[in-house]
Amino acid sequence: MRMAADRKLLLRIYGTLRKKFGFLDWWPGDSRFEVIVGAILTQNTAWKNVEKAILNLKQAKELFPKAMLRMPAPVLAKRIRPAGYYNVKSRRLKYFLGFLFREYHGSLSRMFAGDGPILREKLLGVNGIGPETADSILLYAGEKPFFVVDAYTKRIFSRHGFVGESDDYGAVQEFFMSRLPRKVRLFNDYHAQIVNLGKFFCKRTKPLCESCPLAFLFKGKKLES
DNA sequence: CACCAGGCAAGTA
DNA sequence: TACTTGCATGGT
Repeated sequence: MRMAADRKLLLRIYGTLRKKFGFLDWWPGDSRFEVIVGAILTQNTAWKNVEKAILNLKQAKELFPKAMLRMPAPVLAKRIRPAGYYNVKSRRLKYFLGFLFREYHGSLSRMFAGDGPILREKLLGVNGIGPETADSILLYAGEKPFFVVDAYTKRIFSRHGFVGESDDYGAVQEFFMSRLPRKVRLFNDYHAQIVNLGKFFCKRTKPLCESCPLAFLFKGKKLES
């Protein structure tokens, strides 16, 4: 069975990254709400810019569901300007807040109280929340075991031959979730390690990196499938 | 100057 | 269903 071997290899990869970079302790944030706001703001955007946007909201004492619900969208857009796509993201935050108050009276505790898979479907129904944002919210704000797949995950693991180039989000997520123990702690840090690895060693335009910590995967094996 | 960053929705064929 | 395009700031 391929499954068991893959499982061991995936854990070995994680161990390698963990040893090299240490436990990364994602997601930075003082509250679950802050994590959710960050998840939406970081869509196709450098985290550094998201931090500035969140700081603006904090300094204005507006980083709370009620405050952001009643804030006019253009004002919210002005606050989050450094995060880019500010008009789109302002609307997306508003859509989420509308959902939160409509379904859960504005309470994140109620939102996260129920079943994970059901909540995931509901989140995907909110305009502006796609699979990666939904899983980030579930995992990093709700501590529910959903593996987060991002552009680095696809790039790195397809280049190393684990998944197909054209596999969609669900296929890649299934690859990890069907092979790894479903532990929040593990999923949390595994995704963080992948993003960290990508930032240093796996840029889009460069094919494969010599100094990649995962180079051991090709020892005694051929490149190309 | 070009390219990239912790995506997603809407439009087109 | 499978591409394409708009969204936008800030760092390298």
